[in-house]
Amino acid sequence: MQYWLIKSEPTTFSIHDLATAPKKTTSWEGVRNYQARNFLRAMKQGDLAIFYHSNAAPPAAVGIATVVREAYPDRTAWDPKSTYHDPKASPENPVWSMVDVKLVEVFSRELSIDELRTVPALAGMELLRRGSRLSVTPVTAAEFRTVEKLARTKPPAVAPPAAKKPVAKKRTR
DNA sequence: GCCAACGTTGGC
DNA sequence: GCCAACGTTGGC
Repeated sequence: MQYWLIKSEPTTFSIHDLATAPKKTTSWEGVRNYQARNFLRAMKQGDLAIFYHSNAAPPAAVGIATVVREAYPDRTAWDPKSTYHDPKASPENPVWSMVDVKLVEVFSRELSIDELRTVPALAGMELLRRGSRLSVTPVTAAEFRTVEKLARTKPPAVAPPAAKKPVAKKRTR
């Protein structure tokens, strides 16, 4: 069993879209980065993935999905009308792959990237690395469990609104 | 909307 | 095969 993190911009495809999709399942098309594609190809049925909203306010981990179909050709690549069109691709040479994922759980609360950054156990996550842009990344079992657990706990106490220090007015008398 | 970080492209 | 130019991602 392997664990992953998959990113999607919620304006393109959100976890709510997945929740309302037929069979709560979608094909994960549009990945156009070789490293990310290779991770897609390494996915096995039953693997679990953290669903992450990128380019959101705030960017956040929002749920869990599972792989229900292993990698197969991403046909949007040779569809000239698709926003994911890639002239290099054809049915004979698909170039790009996708998997099907099914919703497992929508977290009862979002775990913002800011919150994730505060968790020591997640310090090594690819997502949190400076300049990290990969839309599909492996996650360790420990990281996965940490995120799951975090989603089931109460949000961290909000730092008290930086108590506006009354400007220590010198009392002149 | 800015821009740092990174991947890709293409001239040489 | 180097590397500058360019495009994209995604946090902020």
